[in-house]
Amino acid sequence: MSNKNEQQKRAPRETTAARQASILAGALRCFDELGIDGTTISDIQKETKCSVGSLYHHFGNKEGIAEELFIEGIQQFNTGMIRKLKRSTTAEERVKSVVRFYCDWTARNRALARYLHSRNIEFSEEARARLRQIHELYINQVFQLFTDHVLSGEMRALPLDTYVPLISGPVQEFTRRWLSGQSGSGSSISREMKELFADAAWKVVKT
Amino acid sequence: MSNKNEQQKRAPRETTAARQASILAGALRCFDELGIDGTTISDIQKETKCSVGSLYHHFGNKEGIAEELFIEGIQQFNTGMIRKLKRSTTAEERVKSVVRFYCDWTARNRALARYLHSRNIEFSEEARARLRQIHELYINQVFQLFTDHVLSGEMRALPLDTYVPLISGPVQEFTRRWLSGQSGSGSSISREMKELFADAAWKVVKT
DNA sequence: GCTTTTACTAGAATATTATTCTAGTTAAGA
DNA sequence: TCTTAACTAGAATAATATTCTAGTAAAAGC
Repeated sequence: MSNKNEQQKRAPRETTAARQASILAGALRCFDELGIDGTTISDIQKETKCSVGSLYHHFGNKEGIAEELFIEGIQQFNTGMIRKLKRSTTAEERVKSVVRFYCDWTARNRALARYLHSRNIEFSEEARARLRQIHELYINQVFQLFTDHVLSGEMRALPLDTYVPLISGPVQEFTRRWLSGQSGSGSSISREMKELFADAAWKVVKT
Repeated sequence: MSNKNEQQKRAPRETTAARQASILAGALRCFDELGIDGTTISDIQKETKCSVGSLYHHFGNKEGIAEELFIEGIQQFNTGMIRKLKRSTTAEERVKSVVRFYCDWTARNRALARYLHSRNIEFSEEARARLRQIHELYINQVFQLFTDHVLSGEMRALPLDTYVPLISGPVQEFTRRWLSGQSGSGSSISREMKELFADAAWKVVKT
């Protein structure tokens, strides 16, 4: 096995992670203000004080920026959700926590939430593979928290691919509409609304 | 009031509506195969045997094509839904009809459904105004069918902006995932699934 | 500490794509 | 029948994304 073309890998510099994060933050500001299709590489450059060369060095192309931002957002959401769910113990509290966290996170991260809502598919095969893996991992963690409640009979046993739509579907659609009505950072979602959707979710999956 | 710059308006030719429809159909095929961001004007030209001049004459720009396709799709969906809902009479049947129609329409119009799911905001102010008006009209028609059931106590009285998320949110999220798993035109959504979501919707809004 | 190498920055050059412009054809409507 | 606006066509241009070349600077090995 000839080992030509060998090129030592080297760790990225200390400052790199922070720089990439700041580029993603700038890109998000652009997406939020100018729309995703509306923002150009040049817009992102101005917003982040970054050269084209650097942008392409870090992310490959424009789509790479969008993908990375999406993945980071999903991971931030997932991590928060898992942490939140682990704090409650009963089936009812856990189901309701899903809904409440969804509302709170959305209100606290509007631009990012808007971005996650607006983009879907359309990513490169590589990015979709990463997303699939992240999603699988997340779903496993969440389901692990709920299986006991299903086995004990507190929650209905349903096809696995229906729990997420049944529990999160309504809040998701509600927040989507809420976000597109809002532009700035006005009020948050009222307690009554949160509880309405939390109750509805529980009503559907409880036995 | 000086009336310069006057230019007689004239009705479009008979063939125009059909031509525009065929362009939209071709654009949809492109969007479905190449992705929305992935399709170029040149792709649409090849698919529709249309010159750039004609494309821009009919739709103004690329975004105009996307907007028109979106609006046509929404209207087709809304018309079908209203027609379907008028065929049932009881509160339960009507609520369940919403869910069933959602599934059936999605399975029958996959490419269009995928497109409607993937795009959101990002449209011109003019297109958003048109969409708002269409949506308002639709919501009024739907609510007119349901108010009696609320007044008679068969259905819960809830904030107006929660009915759509509560009833359609779950199927919507389910079909969105279903569509992104599917690419061609395989099987349809099983009767059991449809009924599961129909029952869930009814359970949430019934008194 | 010195050297080498690779991560990183920068922006000019190029390629790709969207849009506009100019010149016709064709059919509505007077 | 004539005029004119709707429509078609594609070349010319503008906007934008991406690549290329030339550096600078900090890891990692000596």
